[in-house]
Amino acid sequence: MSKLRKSEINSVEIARLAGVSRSTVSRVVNNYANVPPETRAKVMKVIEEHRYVPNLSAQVLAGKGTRTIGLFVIEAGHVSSDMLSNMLIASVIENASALGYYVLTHIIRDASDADSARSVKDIFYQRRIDGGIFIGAANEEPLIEELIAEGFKIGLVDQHLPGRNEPNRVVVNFDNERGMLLAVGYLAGLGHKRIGIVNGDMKRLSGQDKYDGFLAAMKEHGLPVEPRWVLPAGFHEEEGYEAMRSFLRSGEERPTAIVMANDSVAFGAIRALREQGLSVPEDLSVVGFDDHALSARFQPALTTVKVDFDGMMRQLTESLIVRIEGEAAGQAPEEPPAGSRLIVRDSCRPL
Amino acid sequence: MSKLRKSEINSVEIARLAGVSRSTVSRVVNNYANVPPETRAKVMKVIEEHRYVPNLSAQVLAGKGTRTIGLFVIEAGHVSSDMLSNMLIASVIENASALGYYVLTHIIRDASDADSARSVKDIFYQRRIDGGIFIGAANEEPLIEELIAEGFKIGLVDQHLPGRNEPNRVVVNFDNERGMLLAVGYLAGLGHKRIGIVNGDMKRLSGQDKYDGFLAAMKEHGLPVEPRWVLPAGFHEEEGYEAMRSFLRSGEERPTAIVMANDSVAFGAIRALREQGLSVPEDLSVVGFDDHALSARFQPALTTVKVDFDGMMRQLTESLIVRIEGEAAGQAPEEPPAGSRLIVRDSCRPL
DNA sequence: TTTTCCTATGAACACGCGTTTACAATCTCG
DNA sequence: CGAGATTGTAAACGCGTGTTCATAGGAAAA
Repeated sequence: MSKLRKSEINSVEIARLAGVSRSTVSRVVNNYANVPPETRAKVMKVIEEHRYVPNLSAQVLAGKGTRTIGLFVIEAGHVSSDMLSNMLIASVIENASALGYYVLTHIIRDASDADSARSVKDIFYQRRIDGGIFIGAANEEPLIEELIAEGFKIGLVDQHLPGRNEPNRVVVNFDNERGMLLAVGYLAGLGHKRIGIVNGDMKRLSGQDKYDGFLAAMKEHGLPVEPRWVLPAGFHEEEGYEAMRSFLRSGEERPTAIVMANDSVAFGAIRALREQGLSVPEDLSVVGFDDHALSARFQPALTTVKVDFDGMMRQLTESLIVRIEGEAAGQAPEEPPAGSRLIVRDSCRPL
Repeated sequence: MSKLRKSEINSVEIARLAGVSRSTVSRVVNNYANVPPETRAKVMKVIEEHRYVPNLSAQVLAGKGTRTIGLFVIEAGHVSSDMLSNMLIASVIENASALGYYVLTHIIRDASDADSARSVKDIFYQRRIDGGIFIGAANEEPLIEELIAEGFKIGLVDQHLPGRNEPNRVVVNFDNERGMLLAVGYLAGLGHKRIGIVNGDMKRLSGQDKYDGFLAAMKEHGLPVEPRWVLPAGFHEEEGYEAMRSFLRSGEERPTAIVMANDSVAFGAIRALREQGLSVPEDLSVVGFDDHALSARFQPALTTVKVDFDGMMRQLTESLIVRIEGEAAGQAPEEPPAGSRLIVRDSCRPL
């Protein structure tokens, strides 16, 4: 049935054609030292001629790794509309590819759902992937903790660093504090003193970090933090809209500038402002976060903190693969990616 | 080294614990008929208890498929910034997952590059994937033709249907003609008679199809096609910008409305218009194509033809998997996805 | 020359599962 | 009650590769 594929050349065949044993072919393929140059050349010639590639399944069965990492994208609702995670996916795939690894991507709606958890574990056990990267996972997600405990190498973003030394966990985070410092510093430089923040999801590390960064930055610039200008929201556009809307309805005095948990939230918040007849930056200066693909074309073009997502995912992917290959587990102190810089556009005005 | 993984339970162990032979375990796992209910129950109990999952590599080696499809994204330049292909990727992954298949994604810069071609072939031969889907491939790409000739099942988008009957090739296209009919029909309904088009890449089927659809639609509405209003461009924003810019510089008389090869091109063209002090829709009505993620938030919000990309990729993925599983190869006449509909926003005005 | 040691290579086994074949137990019908 | 048909189970083989182990041969050392 499926046997009508091409001649299916294997190492036995190569050995026969080269007039050596299969062991020797294996030694050549895997670059062993103790095979004399002429023998190696002879075997290589046959291999090239017949375009022989070892069967991965057989290699895995014989104890080699799969050279495959799983990429698990947890998307609550939002049917793959999230542009950011799409960017992260592409980044992981490209960086892994550069290191000779392939990526098996899996999209999950809810990591705590039993079926989803089962399907993730099946990928680890059934397909024997060498490691996994999770995007959008909650902190201390039980599924992930289990996997780590069971000996799998896991890469995580937006997570607290574990206190204990865990060779199976690789964590990389954005430098959110520094980003916030850039945003607040810029506004302060424009003369703003009354600065608010629309917060992200505080259950996520990035939400917490940004808020902490905001507080630190305000302190550094000697500005007071007004609790009424700290608006709880989340990371989605609708949450930004709702947060701003209810703030405006409260009749509370407005700040002159506001920093946002991310650009999506900024879009929502600006929409709410517009509905109340307010305009950006005339009535309120706004700084976003992430440099979303839309931000440059948004009206007004959004001034925002550009985060080096690609660099971060590269570091995560590379660190994970280093761990997988077991070279010097735990060295290289995981230097934080520098990355963040401010992109000035049209959503702020000097005071 | 890597042997410090969990107990590594296999079918031998299950057989021992259940007090049956390994063959019986296999028969239970694969749902064979000739195993009595009590034996099945007994074995299943042990399987559940020990969370046994068959090792895929061993299954593959024993002749089963990998239940994996390769997804090859060809991105000329544009470092994964293409939101459309990101959407398509997610769609393939989700639909394949629903059918029990996993997706190995690979990003290529240039399919005709020897190294890239080699890496693609390696994925097919080394990893024994059951089939592949190519996004962004040129028509009659040699690499793809080779793969099909070598017996692999390939799914394609935006390609001419082959005249001959090819069981290994699955092609799904958008109904671009119908989309153009919607766009032109809408403009005609608004009273426009002087309608132009900014063309896409005519080397791609979708470029050709859209132009053909435009011609047919104009004819259907009894409107003349002015060659000077047929602007050659491509599918990228910059090409739209350049096309519109050079048209405006030519001093040629303007149409009152123009349809675009896609939304990205529309963004570019509108930017060129704005630079010349022209505004949309006051000076020119514009209809886009694709309903790009940006279009709703663009200024002006873009009236566009929304294509059912997700439905299309679902059909492609499902058809490919049906082919892989060999059920009735070549039946089901590949009905074109209905999909296309017009999203009316603010970029057109009645004449 | 003899002994020792290394090098090159092939034979054999392990990996985990599907499948085929063979055999035993039960059942069916004459 | 016995011969054939059916069913449940076990043993054995093959899939393609990595790896260990044994050995033949030759070179270096004595």
